[in-house]
Amino acid sequence: MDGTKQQRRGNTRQRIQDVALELFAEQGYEKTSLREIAERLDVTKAALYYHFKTKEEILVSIFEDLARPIEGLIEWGKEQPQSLETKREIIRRYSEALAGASRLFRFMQENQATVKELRIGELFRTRMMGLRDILIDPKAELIDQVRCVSAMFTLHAGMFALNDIDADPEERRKAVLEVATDLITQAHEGMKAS
Amino acid sequence: MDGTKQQRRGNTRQRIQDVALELFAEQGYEKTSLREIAERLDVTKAALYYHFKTKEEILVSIFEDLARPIEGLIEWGKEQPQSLETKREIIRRYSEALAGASRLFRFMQENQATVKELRIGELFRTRMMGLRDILIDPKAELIDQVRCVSAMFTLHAGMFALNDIDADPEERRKAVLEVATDLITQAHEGMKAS
Amino acid sequence: MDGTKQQRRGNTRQRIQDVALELFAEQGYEKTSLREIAERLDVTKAALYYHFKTKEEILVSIFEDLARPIEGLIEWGKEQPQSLETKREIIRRYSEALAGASRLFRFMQENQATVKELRIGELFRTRMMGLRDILIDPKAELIDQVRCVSAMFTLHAGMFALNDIDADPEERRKAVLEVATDLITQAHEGMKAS
Amino acid sequence: MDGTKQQRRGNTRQRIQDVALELFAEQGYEKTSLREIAERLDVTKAALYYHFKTKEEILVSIFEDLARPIEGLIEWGKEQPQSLETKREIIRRYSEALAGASRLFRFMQENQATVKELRIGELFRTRMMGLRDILIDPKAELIDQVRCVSAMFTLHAGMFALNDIDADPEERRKAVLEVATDLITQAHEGMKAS
DNA sequence: TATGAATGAGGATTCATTCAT
DNA sequence: GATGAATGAATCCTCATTCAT
Repeated sequence: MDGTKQQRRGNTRQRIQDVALELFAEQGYEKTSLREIAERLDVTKAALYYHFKTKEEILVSIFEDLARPIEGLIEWGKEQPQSLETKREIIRRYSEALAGASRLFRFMQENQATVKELRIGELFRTRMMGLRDILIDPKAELIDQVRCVSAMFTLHAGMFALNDIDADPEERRKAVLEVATDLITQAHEGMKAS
Repeated sequence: MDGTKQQRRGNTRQRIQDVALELFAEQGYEKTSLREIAERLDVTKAALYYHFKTKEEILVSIFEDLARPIEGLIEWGKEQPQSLETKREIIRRYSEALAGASRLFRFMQENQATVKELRIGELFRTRMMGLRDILIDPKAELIDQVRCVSAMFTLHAGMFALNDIDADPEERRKAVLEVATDLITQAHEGMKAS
Repeated sequence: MDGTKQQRRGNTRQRIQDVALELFAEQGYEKTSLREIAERLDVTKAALYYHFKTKEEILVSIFEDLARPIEGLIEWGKEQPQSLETKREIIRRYSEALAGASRLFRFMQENQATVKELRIGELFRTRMMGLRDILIDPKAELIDQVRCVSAMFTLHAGMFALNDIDADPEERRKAVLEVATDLITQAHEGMKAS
Repeated sequence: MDGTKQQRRGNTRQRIQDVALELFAEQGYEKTSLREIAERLDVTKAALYYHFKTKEEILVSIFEDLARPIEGLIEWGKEQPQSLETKREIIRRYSEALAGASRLFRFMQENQATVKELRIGELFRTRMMGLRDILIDPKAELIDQVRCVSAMFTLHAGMFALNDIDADPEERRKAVLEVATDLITQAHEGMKAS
């Protein structure tokens, strides 16, 4: 695309990740072959194996790089008091994190069946449960738990399932965030009451 | 498993659909091979091709059979007044419909990337938009639209993303339905106000 | 095409041959499946097996029915004096026979590789050699033998290789016949001279 | 057969073409499976796909390599005056070219039905029409056009249809060439006269 | 840092054929 | 005189992966 072979020396690993994520998000993991990735980069398949041990490892490395902010977010959240303020802040930041790695999360959402069997499935699941445990007490009322999960799903879905609603993406994100915040707030109130 | 060859004559088509859906939902569409389906049924792959023209057709036929109730629901909804009562009734029935074909909808949710490229992608999309148009005026405030979509996603997600929350499935469904109803109600009120 | 199931009762065998030859000639023997033939006739594949033991048998039966006139021609030729007059008459009649079963002969020409392995390969070969032995003495000069074979090939090729030359088919056949006759005549003169 | 794995490194592509052509010519294109080709070469089917994208591509590559001389011949012929001398020279050279790639042309002749549907069908057709347009004016008398086409067919057929005439192959070729030259000559005279 | 050449396993699909009804 | 259901063998082709260079 943008450079001669000389210019791109040294950043092949990165370029592989970029192209791979683009294709994974577009067509799914299984339907994207290493041949395709290699062709787009104008290298051979074998070159991919110089940089990554397996196809799955490409995906894992992408996940590890892009999901790091969320890990940080959870770490941070765990140390805060479980106040409503904290929770609101968490999902605010989570929403931003999602927006910052939207291709990855779109991929995760659309390829759940695949991801489940892969190593990142476990990684992701763990993170999600970490998040949930910050947002809601596991002993809270069932309905409040549902509200929390619903909030999280709303954030996820908000990134791509709403493409047909025409609105400025940033505005849309704000609206999504507001709905999620409402849900979290209700869940929080519910807990206190009980 | 349960029958001799004689006994199962005449319902092979049905049995293929059953086993296929089970495997599709369990492992994903791409990862499920026709060999696998055939083996489970103790027939040859060629037998599958006697009943269905392609692998995709198996899936389509399953979808057409199981998603019919939803089609009816939408049809019905379109003829009702757009009152809050109608909307509540719609999502109540929708929730039931989902529960009645949960394996299919779990499959749809977890294999979005795959489904997108397949014929059922379009079919499903159309139905969803039909539903949405009953629940919310396309000219409503952005946030109310988000609430509606959020409600729908909550219903979907409620079926399988909540497996780790231990609760009686039917109770869980009720809780999910309540949250969704709340969202719809808020959206409805929002519309009236504006 | 032309009839209800009732009307076509009793002539299915014939209809199979017709459709089969049409498809064989159009797409080749290997590329034509029994499914295709059955579909065009609106019967099942199994019905074909009621009338013919194998796919090859369909072809053989067609050949036997349509190539009969040529067999007669050869029989007749063998009993005539080997005069130029006889030879001319032979190829004149042969040209007519070809025109009368042009689809079959077009098929034979275009599917030589296939036909070679089939039973009709031998049948056809035998007939051709019978014809040749009438037209030329096996001990004649090499060049005269070539002329004879060339004449036969000209007749064959004339039926379909000349489709791009626009001319009335019957006129074309006449022209082809004339060229072939010339060749035979030359060959005959050559023989006498030696 | 003749070499260890080490020895044959680097010329696999070529060897595939050789074996493929041999089998295609012997048994026909459809009846020759890639498995068969691979087995003869003692490589896997996948190895074939490393060198050629499809089965058809193997054939196309063979054609392109072997039919090149004829292309040159046509090019040359187009620039010459349309004299009898030129025409004779053309078919003389054409006869040589055919002899030089006899397996390919035998294949083309015996697999016309197959070839028609393949890409090389068009390629071949174009070449043949190029040749014809050099040999005869499209507005010439019908019979003279037939003579030209007959000459070409005689050359083609002469390569394999005459196997049962026992004679030294080179002598046979000469005889065939002579007959074809006669036909061309007659056609040329005919044109001048009209 | 890469490539060229190859593999082994498996994919979906098609085919001619069979046979009980 | 035909069908419905099924089979076994084969097809082309694709994939992730390996390894010597």
